[in-house]
Amino acid sequence: MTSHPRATQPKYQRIAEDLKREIDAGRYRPGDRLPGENDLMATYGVARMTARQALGVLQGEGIAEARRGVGVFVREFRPIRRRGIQRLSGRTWGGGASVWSADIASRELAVDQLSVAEREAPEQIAAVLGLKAGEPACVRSRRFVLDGKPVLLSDSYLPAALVAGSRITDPDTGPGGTYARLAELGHKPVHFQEQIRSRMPLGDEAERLALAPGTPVFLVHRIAFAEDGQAVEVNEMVLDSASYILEYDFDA
Amino acid sequence: MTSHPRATQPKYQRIAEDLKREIDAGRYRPGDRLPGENDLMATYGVARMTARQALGVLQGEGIAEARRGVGVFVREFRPIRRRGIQRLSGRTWGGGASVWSADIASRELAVDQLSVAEREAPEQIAAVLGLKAGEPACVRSRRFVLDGKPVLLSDSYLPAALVAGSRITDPDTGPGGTYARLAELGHKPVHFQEQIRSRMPLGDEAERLALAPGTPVFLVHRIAFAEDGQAVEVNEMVLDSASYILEYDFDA
DNA sequence: GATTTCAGCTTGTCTAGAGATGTTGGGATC
DNA sequence: GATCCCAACATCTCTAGACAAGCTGAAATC
Repeated sequence: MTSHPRATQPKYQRIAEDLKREIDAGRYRPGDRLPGENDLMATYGVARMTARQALGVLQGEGIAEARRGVGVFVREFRPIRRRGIQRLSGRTWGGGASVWSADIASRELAVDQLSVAEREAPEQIAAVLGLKAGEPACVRSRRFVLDGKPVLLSDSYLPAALVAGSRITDPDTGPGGTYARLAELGHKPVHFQEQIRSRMPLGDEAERLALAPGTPVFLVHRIAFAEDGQAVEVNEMVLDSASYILEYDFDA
Repeated sequence: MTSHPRATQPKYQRIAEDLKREIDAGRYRPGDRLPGENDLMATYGVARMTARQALGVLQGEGIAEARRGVGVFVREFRPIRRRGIQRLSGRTWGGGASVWSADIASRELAVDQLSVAEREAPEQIAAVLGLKAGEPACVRSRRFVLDGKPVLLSDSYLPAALVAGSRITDPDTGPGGTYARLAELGHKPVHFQEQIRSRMPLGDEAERLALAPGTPVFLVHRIAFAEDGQAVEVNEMVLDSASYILEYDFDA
C-alpha cells in the first residue's frame, strides 16, 4: 500500500532528458539541429514511434520544434515559463532588476515581517472562500525582502475551519509552505486565478514598501482552487509598481 | 507552386475536432468521461496509436486530462488562454466588465482616434528597433474605444525603412492589420515580449482616457520579434488601471 | 549560366499487434 | 461487517513495419 518510489523509467523519457541535459549544457544551442528520429533510433536502439515520443516531449515543452522534411531544431525563442506569469523583472526596460516568482517559492525572496492571526476577512474575500457571516479566516501577513529591500506585501486568507490544527497557523509552516500543508489536509491547490490592478498606496503601504511619493502600487489578487473547485486560499499582494515590472513571454 | 488549400485531413485531427465540437456543444461537460482509446478504436476503426494521438491533442490543449487506469475526462478548469495574457476583465472582483485581447484583434474594440506619422522614436525604443541616430520610425497612434468609452491608448513604432511603401503607413492597414503586412514584407512577428508597469497619467492621457482624478494607468510595453530575432515593432499602450483588470488563469 | 527534375533525406500519419502498469469493484475469506 | 484478493478494464509504453508529404541539393537539361 505504501506508494513506492518508482519502477523503471520509460525509454522516451530518458531520451528526452538526455537531450534536455545536452541543451542545457550548451551542447546544442538555439537554432541548432537536434538528433532526428533516425539518429535516436540508431543511438538508443528504439523504434521510430519511441524516438518520436521523446522528441514530442521537447516540442510540447517549447524547447524544440520540428520542421517537416528538414529536422528537429532547438527553438530560438524558448518560453521563460510554461504557463502563466513567472517573473517580475526590469531586465529589458532598465528598471530595477529583481525577480518575483508567481508561486512565491523563489529562493531570492525572504520574509522580513510576519504575523499570523484569526480574524474576519473582508466581505469579498469571505464570499470567495465560502465563509459564513462572522466565520473567521486564518490570515498570514508577510513582507518579503529582496537584497534587504522590501518588495512585496502579502496577505493570505484561508478558511480557519479548514486549517485548524495544522502548521499553517504557525509562523513557520514547514517545508513546502502553505500549499504543502493544504495538500496534506486534502485540499491541494491545483488551479489559480490571478488579477492585477493598480492604485495609489493606502495606509502604511507606502512606508512599508519604502515607496517614492506619487508611486502607484500593483495589486495582485490570487485565488487558489482545490481539485473539487473549492477556493482554499485568497492572496492579496501589494507591489511597488515603479521598481518592479511584470514580464512575460508568449508565442503568437 | 500555388499553395493549395489542403489535401486530406489526418484521422486523428478529425477525431479530435469531433470531440471538441461535442464538448463545446455541451454533450460532454467538465468532469465527464470522454470516449477512451478503445471506444475511439471501435467507433472510428483506427489503431490504438491513432486514437491516442487524437486524445493527445485535447490533452495538449488543456481541454481533457487522462487518468491512468480510469479514463479520459473533460478538465474541470480549462485555460482561459493557451499562452500569455488574453483578457482584461473585471469578472470576479467586481470591476468594470470589459475585454482586451493581447493581440489587439478583439472584435469588441474599435479605433476612435488615429494618426500615422514618421518621426524619431524615444531613445530606448530606437535602440530596441536597432535604429541609427536620427533614423525615423513609423508611428501609429491610436485610441481604442469599447462601447463608446475610451479604454486604450496605443503607440506603435516600426522602423520606417522596413515598412516604406507598404500599407502600414496608411491609416487603413487592410485585412489582418499591421502584423499581416509585416508578414508580407518577410518580417512576420513570431515572438512577443511584454512588460507591464503602472504610473500616474501624464500629459493629456487622463483626458483622453476619461480618467477619474488620482487613478493610475497601466503601461504595457510590447516588443514583437521576427523569426531572425530582429525586433520589428514596439507597442506602447496606456490603460485605465481602475476600470480594467488584468486577468489570467494558469495551472500550477 | 539558368532552370528543371528528381533522388534521397526528413518528419508526419497510420497500422496491428504486445505487454506493463494503475484503478476499480465484486466476490471470497476471515 | 470488515478485509483481502483478483479479474476486468483503462491508459501507458513499445515494436516493426508501411506509405505520405515536404525539403534540399545535385545532376541533367535547356
